[in-house]
Amino acid sequence: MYAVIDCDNCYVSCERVFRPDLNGKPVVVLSNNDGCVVARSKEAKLMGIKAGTPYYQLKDLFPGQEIHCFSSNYELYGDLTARVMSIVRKASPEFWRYSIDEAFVELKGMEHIELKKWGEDLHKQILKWVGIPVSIGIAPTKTLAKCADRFAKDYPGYNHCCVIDSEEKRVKALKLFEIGEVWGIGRRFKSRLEDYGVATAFDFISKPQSWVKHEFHLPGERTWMELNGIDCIPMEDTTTKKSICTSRSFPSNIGDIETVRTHVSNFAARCAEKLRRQNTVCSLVTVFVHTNRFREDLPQYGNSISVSLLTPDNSTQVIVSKACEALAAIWRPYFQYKKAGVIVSDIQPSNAVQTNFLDFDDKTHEKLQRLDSAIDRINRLLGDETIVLGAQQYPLQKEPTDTKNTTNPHDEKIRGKSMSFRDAIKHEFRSKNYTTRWSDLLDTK
DNA sequence: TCTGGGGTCCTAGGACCC
DNA sequence: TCTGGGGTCCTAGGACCC
Repeated sequence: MYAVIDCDNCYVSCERVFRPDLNGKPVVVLSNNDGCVVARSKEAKLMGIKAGTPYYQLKDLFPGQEIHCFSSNYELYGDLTARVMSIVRKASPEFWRYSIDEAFVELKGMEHIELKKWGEDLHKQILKWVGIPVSIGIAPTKTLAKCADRFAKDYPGYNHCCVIDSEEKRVKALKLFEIGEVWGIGRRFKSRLEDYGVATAFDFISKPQSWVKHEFHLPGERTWMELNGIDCIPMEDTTTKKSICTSRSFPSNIGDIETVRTHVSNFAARCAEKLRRQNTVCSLVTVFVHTNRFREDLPQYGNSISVSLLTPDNSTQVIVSKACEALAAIWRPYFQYKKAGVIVSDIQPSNAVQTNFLDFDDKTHEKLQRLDSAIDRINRLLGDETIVLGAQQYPLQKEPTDTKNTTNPHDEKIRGKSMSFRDAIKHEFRSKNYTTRWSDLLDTK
């Protein structure tokens, strides 16, 4: 048997840990730049707020209604969910973290335990220790466990934990389950299945396996088997990523290459850090840019390019300079750019690097490694971006109070403050990082 | 004015080999 | 008229997930 454990309305629940006054009220969390709704409380869902609604439309769509909005605060969500996961990991022998808010566990050697009670106790413990409500679904396959999890969420009668452990329960559950809600059935598959008259998960499992294989290939067939109780999705170790991407939309359009290059340098630096954190190197660096697709009145352009490294690397300096080269190659002037990103791929463990003798300089390489690890240590200790490359620095911003009596422009520059990458995107309603930043913890409010 | 970010897997088709 | 057969590897694009 497997259990899936996932946090209810994860980001909203994290915000409510420090704002208990918002329990029972409509709360949403916004994407980067306060762009659109990415998480909704139960009350917000009941009001009819759809996921993905642009923030600026909320006032018009729900006039006069009180909606509590938060900018996304991934530092907070990362920390709180890590606490949830560490409890789940200890509660069961085999653990697979599937996403920020979700984990599978294999209930091996727990046949003698009453699983329903195990789940209910786990929910209680997590709520008490961390303050985040979770739902738990238990079944013989992961796809069925996801179905059970949905029932646990939707019907309070299950007391946060639903178990499918008999043929009768399986059939009953699948007859009630819309096909589009099944894990592994997305928009496209759903609409094609509906064309064939398949409306529920039960309709789907009633179709012949060969037909499913023919129409929906391997992924569809796997889902069909899982719903039929045949376990075929492995517990995977997803701790080492095969590709790493850092990308952002900009708060406004950008027309000059210098500003985009500063952003791209920050994306690249973030990718290099993530590579080092998982002890890997990459040998392909991809950069993409595009204009604002919603502005049909403006000329559109988008492109991407990949640059290979002769010797796989994770040095910030190397990745940043490659990314800047790539950007220069796809940059076209006179466009208004809205988004860019860096992807590193062809990832392998850093201890297995094949060096290229044409390219490789032992001494420089070792120096860069030592520099990076020193910077990583400092940034981990004193906060992200305590030390960055010059290429990552945004133009200095004058501090109004400092400039009053200044006559020397050079002085102004020294006193000016450079914006950080963290602040380069809009986040008007961001909560504090009480669990990860001393300065926020000491905030008296 | 304002519209997110980060992943995985699978398949078809092209390039190349003998 | 009529243009082989079989294999591997790589990549882009499409589907899915959160």
